[in-house]
Amino acid sequence: MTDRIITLRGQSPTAKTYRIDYAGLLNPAQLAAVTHRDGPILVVAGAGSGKTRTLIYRAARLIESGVAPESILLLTFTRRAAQEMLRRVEGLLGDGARGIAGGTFHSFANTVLRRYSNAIGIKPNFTILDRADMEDVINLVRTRSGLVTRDRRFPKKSAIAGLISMARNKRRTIADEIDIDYPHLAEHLAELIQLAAGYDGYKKERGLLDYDDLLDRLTELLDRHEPVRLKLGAAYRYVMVDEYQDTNAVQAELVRQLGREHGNVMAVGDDAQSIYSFRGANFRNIMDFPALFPGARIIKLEENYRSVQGILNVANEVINGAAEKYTKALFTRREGGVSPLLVRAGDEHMQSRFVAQRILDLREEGIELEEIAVLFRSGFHSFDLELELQRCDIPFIKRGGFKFVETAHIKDVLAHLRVVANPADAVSWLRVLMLVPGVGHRTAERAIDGIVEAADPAAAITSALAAPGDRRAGAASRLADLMTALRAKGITPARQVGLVMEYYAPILRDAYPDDYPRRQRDLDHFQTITERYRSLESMLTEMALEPPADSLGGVLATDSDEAVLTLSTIHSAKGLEWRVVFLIWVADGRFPAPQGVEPEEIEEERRLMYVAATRARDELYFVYPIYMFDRAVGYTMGQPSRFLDSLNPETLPTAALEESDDTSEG
DNA sequence: TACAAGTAAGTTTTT
DNA sequence: CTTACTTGTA
Repeated sequence: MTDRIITLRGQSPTAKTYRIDYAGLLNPAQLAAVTHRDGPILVVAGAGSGKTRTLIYRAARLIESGVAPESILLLTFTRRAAQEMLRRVEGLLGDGARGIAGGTFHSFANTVLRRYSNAIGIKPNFTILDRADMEDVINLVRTRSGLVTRDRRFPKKSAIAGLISMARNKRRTIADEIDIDYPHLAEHLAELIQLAAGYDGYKKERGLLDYDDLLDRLTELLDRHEPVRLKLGAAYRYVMVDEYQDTNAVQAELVRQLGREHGNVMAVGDDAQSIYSFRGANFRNIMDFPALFPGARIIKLEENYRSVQGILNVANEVINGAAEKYTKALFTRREGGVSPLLVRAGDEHMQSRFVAQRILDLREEGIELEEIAVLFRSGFHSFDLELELQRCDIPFIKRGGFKFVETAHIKDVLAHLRVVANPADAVSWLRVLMLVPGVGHRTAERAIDGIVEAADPAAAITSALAAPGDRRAGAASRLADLMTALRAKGITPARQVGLVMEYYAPILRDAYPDDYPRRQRDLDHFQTITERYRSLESMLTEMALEPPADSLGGVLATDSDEAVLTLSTIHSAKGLEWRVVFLIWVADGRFPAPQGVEPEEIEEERRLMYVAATRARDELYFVYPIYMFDRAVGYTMGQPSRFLDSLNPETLPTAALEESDDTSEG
């Protein structure tokens, strides 16, 4: 009799065994990326090539190798992507995966900055400005400094905000940025420089940080305070960055700083899917990764597991029409399926009817609404379709485009809460005060300084606006009472929202006599959402960094388990996939969007169409209307998008719609 | 002087 | 639909 052999695990690296059969579950390229342990690595991953899968298995592999989950940092572009990833790692490893740090660049920056705020002289209770807030501040600074109000040609606040933000994302001075990207604003150079400086000063003074500040100040913190950098480097031994092609110069620098001590940085991305240059991203960044981390290993994932060959052919032919050649060629082993189709509709409404009808048929065929998406270039492209879907009782959720937290009524409510969290937030005070009947910007601006300085804002409001005999006394004292109530100890954020809504309801009715019920419904849903927050600060931060963006029938959506169709801008659909995808408004003048004229902008639109096509697994429909309405020129004849010009007719067959003679059919 | 109401023009994509 | 400027009113 021979003895049984019992293996002792975990003593030597060679004897290491893993619960997960990595070699059996991954292809050789994925396996190479997943088992890569130390040192920089760049994974160039084509659409549908298992990019997310690779990230998840790498995280699992690290943890199984003894790396503590807390020392893994996963940076993604959306919180949704981060959560999805953490969920899937937990699916693999169970509780062993708990504790992985992750989030967007901005939310990570927020967390670190609040902890180390004193090191770079910012207040820990800083307020985050979203784009609309930024524009409000710019306007305020502009009027205060007496800068150009008469000149009609002076750029609007949104253009100024775009300029300032772009300069910072590309790490340029205002002068350089105007020179390179905004030459038409050159005549206002001096004022714009002054305005940008005023804007910066104002934020510093008031404890305000905009999106760009979050990244910039974190970079500054890491740059100037070596102990902090070393601490973070030690805390996060393994850094993984998703969608690296959409990073800009600031984010690339941040990644470099975070990985400086250990070099354990994995960047994953696809240069052909770079669609955020308007935010300062440059798809060439991904090719510069080896320059950032010399000696970086490069792995390409080129096998597509998502789409059938017919869909991949469309995607490949679209991207092959690009002036710039990208780094990979996708292939798949998924043969068969239905051929993609280019559908020509008479007008926009026929386009909508076709999509709705086909979706109903798909449901008959057993395809759930959850497995279907309708994608489009711009948020407003789906308006007509939304009406048609409602008519057909097809439930849907819309992502992207319009944002609820940027609507006036939600911003109004939030402003009342923001002044509680940060009494120095003068822009929010301005908004709050101007809502008081009888108070305009003049009165508000005069009252602000006193209120900001005051230990008790309620008393300051009373003394500024509610003098005896003042016609605004009643309204002002209601505001003062509200402020006192909001500052009560132990009050929950949801209760605070409730108090503000009580105060705000009559103002809402007054300001929007035509559609206040709809806005009121929004606010009710908004209050439901706020139930889950424990602190006002965390709520306000999340509203700025990850605002609720989904809408149901034009109203803010709350979490629901109902199976629904997805409508989405292509930008918001990134990284996601569906069995069936419709792409509507595939017409020149809509896609590419008419605003882009530079060759580089057109190239990005082409990549955008590539992203759209590669979202589909089994069926793909491109739809466009012949009769298009344009406000500028009236009705015009629609042409298919120019990106389809070079396509082989066999790759994308066409179909036309006709009305049924039989009135009993659609 | 300051507020409110009314008019005319421009409207991509997101943290 | 929102922004920015113009006109009307207290």
